[in-house]
Amino acid sequence: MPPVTTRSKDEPKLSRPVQVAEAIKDWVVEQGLQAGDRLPGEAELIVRFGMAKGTIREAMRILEAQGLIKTRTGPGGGGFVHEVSRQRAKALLGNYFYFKDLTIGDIYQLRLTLEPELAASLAGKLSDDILQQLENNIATYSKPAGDLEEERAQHIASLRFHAIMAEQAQNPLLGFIIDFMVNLLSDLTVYRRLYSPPNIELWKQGRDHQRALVKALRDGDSNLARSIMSDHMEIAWALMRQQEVDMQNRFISE
Amino acid sequence: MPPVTTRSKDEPKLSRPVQVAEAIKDWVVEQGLQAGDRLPGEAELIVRFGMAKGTIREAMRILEAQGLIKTRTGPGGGGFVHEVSRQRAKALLGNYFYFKDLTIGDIYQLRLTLEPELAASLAGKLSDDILQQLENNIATYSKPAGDLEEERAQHIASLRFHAIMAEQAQNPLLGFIIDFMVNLLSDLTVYRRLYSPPNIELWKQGRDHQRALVKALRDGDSNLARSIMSDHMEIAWALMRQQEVDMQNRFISE
DNA sequence: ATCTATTTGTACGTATGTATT
DNA sequence: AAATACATACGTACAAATAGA
Repeated sequence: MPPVTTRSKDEPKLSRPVQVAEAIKDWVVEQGLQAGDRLPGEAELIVRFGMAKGTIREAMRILEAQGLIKTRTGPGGGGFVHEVSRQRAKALLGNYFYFKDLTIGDIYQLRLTLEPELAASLAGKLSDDILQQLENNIATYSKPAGDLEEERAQHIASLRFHAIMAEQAQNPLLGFIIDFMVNLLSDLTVYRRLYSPPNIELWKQGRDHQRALVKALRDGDSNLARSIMSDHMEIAWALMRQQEVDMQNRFISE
Repeated sequence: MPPVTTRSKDEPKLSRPVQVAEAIKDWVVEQGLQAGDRLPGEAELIVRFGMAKGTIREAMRILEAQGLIKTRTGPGGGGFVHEVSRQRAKALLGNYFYFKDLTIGDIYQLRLTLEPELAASLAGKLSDDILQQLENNIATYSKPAGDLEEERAQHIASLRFHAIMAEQAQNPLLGFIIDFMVNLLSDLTVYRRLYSPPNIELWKQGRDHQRALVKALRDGDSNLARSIMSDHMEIAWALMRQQEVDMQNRFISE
């Protein structure tokens, strides 16, 4: 449970609700409240801070938007400390990169080193259930797709393979980042329609990599897992680059 | 400018303000509004959505908490689309990891591969100004510290070296993650008081690495930069591990 | 420098919705 | 089924900030 450097420096002046939200956050940390613990109700907060109902409510919304609390109505209801969900964290971080125009290359620069690292660290550590999930996932794209819609679905599914692995990471940081990159790629490739494998041989090679990878993971062969994933990433990147070129040619020819 | 998959699935029922916030977000994307553009005032939103003032305000606060808008009072004031700042993104992501208890090892597993990658990609790309900043930074810890407080300051400064580099990354994703990890380490090491170099030789070696690194960056020697940074990370990690052990011994002996 | 218009910010009272007992 | 406890939503009134005349 490391502390957080959330509070920044001397930005102009914070609005009341923001101040209250920060105060509540501090209070929670100070009290050592854990996820699930209830915090004071509106009425009490109103007197504690001497603020109007609306102000308190806005403060609660801020904390809620950050994923730090949930609120429930009814008796015994109120605000509850909540562990920020991975989904929420990914969405919030996605907002940051929305303005950044990332390229596929940027993402693969990281995937190229991080995914093999993850694969190596998971060798021999996955339950049969998870290994089965990975195999079931591969099964959904064992045959080349018939139409565009199916290609899109298969592309998303093949990315999902990596998300499943990411969720199993012992290292939360590594797991989160890979998971997040999978999301970025899903968005980017669907948005830019980069999901038609332009080279069926490469596509097959990628699928076979995943099969071999599951075997290496099951066998606990860490080095093999790393090396397969490394090859797999090279293939995946090569596929993406070809697709980008393809799309560009399509634009030019029209 | 990639799209965002912020909207999740069918979570129970969203409160009105959240719905309104989402609607406004969609509207902004739909209208193609850019950072700095003004969005409709409270009054107009009230009629547009047929909601009460308070509800609209809570929606605005949600967007503000996510770093997507800023609001100003006065004539011509209102809500303005705002590029999510890196600072804000780091804070929001920090909230996620607050509940995760990361280890120093988790962070170094990533630094070990990502920092060399960054170093290599920056070789020959930095302005004289930035190179100077890096050297000035090193100068602040050119001599071993006298007291604990100075050790703490030096430790933070030597981390700042990496933040400066991260800010220069061409790859926004790589830059952000390294920057974020530097923050995590600052928090963790200060919180756990892991800033006293237990081994003066290793400490000196680390400092010399940084000096050599700046030279390699200036000379545009990408491979050398990568390899120096790689060594530097190994040293840094070794230092941290020794300090963790030190702290543990201190606990045991007391 | 002062006033004025505009727009957000704060306060409060009341009514409605919702879940627990 | 009814009473209770709590959040949710609404509407109005007024305060504060800021740009422009």
